[in-house]
Amino acid sequence: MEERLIALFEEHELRPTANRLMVAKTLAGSLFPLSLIELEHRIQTIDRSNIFRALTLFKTHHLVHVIEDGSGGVRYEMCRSHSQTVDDDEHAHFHCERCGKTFCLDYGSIPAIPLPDGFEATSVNYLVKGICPDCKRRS
Amino acid sequence: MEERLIALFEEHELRPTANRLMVAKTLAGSLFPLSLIELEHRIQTIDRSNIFRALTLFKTHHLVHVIEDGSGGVRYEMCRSHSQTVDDDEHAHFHCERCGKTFCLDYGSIPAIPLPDGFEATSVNYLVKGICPDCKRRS
DNA sequence: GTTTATGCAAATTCTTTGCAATACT
DNA sequence: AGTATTGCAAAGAATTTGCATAAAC
Repeated sequence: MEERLIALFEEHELRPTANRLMVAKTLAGSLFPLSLIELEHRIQTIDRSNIFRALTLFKTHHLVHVIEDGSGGVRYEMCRSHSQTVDDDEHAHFHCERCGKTFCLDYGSIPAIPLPDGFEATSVNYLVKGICPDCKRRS
Repeated sequence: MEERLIALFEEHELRPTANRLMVAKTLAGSLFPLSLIELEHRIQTIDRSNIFRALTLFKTHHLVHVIEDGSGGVRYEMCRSHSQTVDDDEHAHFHCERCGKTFCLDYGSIPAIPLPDGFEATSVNYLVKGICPDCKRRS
């Protein structure tokens, strides 16, 4: 994992500092996108502002992309493609309105919709909100 | 407009107070979804907390729905259908990363994607991020 | 030695709640 | 009278910045 990340950093022209690698590793190791605060909890050794700055950097270098969790917050997720200019690998997400968890819906890519003339897309968010199986069972 | 809104309120079992009507009218009159702060600017006479409470109420009564603007904030938009249980009229939006404007993409409804077993959807957000025609021209 | 990254603290931004006063039924 | 609504003020939550120190090149 470590070497792969370092290669990824070089590919995107970022310095692979220990902190950045830690943030990237945590993000890459998660099954669902994480918020800044969740990252802070998982990485007790790095300051919030620094995680934030790493994420901002990753974002501009298209190493991570941002998804909305449906409640005004943002979550971060490693990009799967290696593009340096756009986030072209996005998939849909499901946000449970009861427990707040966010799931990846990995079943193919997001269906495209036609854009009016002049609009230029760099990324797409597709978020379904509702109730997840666990919460439904419990209710 | 006023009468139509009052009828809408009755349909959704909300009391048509002056403030609520004002909030609804402002939302209905906008060409794009508004954030709480934008609403506050447009309605100088009503307190922020009150606009917020009206929106919260509207949300639970499916009179408005929430969309993400791609930067961690939320925007509110009048529902077009008259359902009292779900937001079934959603359309896609475009958020310009340069000027921050959010546009409605009115060209048909959002393509559905299949959900895994057990997931139950109540609403869908489809947000395209990128550069709008105005900003592209200027650059 | 100059540039880049980091940690801490604090500022900012935006959302949400408590509570007393007011309006409605 | 009793319930629902409102405005003000303040609490909360989360993001973002300033700045001094430390590390990397």
